[in-house]
Amino acid sequence: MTNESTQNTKTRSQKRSTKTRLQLEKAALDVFSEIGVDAATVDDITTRADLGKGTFYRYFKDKYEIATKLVDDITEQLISQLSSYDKTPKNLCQTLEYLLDAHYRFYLNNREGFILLFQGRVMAKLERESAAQMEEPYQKYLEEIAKLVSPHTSSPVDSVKIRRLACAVAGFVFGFFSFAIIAMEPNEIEVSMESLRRVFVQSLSGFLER
Amino acid sequence: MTNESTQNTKTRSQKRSTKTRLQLEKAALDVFSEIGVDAATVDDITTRADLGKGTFYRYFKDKYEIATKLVDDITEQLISQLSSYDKTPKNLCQTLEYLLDAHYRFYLNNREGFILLFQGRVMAKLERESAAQMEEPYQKYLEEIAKLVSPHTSSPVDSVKIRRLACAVAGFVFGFFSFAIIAMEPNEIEVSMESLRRVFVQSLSGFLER
DNA sequence: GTCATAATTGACTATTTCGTCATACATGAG
DNA sequence: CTCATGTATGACGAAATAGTCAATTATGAC
Repeated sequence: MTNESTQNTKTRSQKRSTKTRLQLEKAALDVFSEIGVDAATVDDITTRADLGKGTFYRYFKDKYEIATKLVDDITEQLISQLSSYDKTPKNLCQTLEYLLDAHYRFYLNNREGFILLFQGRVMAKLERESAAQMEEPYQKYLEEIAKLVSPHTSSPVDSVKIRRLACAVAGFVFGFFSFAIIAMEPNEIEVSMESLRRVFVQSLSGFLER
Repeated sequence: MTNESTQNTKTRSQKRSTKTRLQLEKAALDVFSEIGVDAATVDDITTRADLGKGTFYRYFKDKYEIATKLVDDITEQLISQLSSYDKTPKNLCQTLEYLLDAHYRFYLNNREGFILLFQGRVMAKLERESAAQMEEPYQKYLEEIAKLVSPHTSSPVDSVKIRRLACAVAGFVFGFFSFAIIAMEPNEIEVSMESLRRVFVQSLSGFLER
């Protein structure tokens, strides 16, 4: 009889299995963020994870399946970073500042994830595809930004402006960091982000309330 | 005797050769911008160019050589777009506005190139590598931005601030467009860029003169 | 301990992509 | 036209990568 009363006591097999899966995901994240999803091979991943190749295929169909899983998870993390904050912001500026700050913290805590998201977004069928076909997690990410900001605009929500804001914020943050990690020292990034954030927030706020 | 007096009259062979090379470069740019450099195969390129596979290797060592050539050329174009403008800007705001405008025009005229640059930059050995090892064309690009702006700051040039500005501009522009081409219709991009540019310029100007 | 079941392995085959080269075609000078 | 030289081709063997599976090891119920 499989355990029913023993609430969350996992068998050793289950634990082993979970551990292996996590090992693979961690290794894949490292490899993907270092050389990119397309350049990475399954061998790269299993070698990094110190596991046999067959094990990989026990858990994932191919490298794109694990990449998708990672992107979904990481986006989820970013979104929850956005929605979980203690004090309710009082006004638009505070909201925007929080928004950028949340990205910054996410970047600090999860650099590999950040890079993977960034890669993935660019890779997503660019061009011609309509926004509707856009990959789901990014869609949700944009929606989350909209949700955060909309309560603080004075006039009734202007959906077009909100979309533009989301683009500007996401673009600025991703763009800034992607350049910053190439051109700046880690400590310099923090200071630069600090001062630019304030400036950027003010202009965005002006843009929304105009 | 090869032609000496006949200034730029190329032989038919030379013309054919040049045409082939251009065909390959055009095809490679299309393929790279669509599926990325890493995912692209030499067959993808030659098929797109409607040429035999052997022909590719007659002109390029491998796909990375042609990719590098393309990135260099396109960066050159972007830089010349930045430095070639008729009227000298009167002040910092005008300079910044011009800067963003130049990017916008470049993006409009050369979308595939824009995407390739963007991809390439991200792909460049991120992490740990020092800025000195950063790929040359991007280095030059950042320098060009600095050169444009520095004459218009009131106080003697603050090199750190200039670097931050360059990061912010490049980040904003690349980030904005990369998001915009996913989430917006082409005509919407223009309007959004228009209104955001003014706002962004003002805040950057404030950042520099503070 | 025994045994059935689950997890792992890496050698193996299949598939994809690379890069070459003998052959064919185009050019242009004589 | 003829021939030497430059250009283009795609079939082919080499190399890299994908994906499978029989054998091996770990787990856990008894």
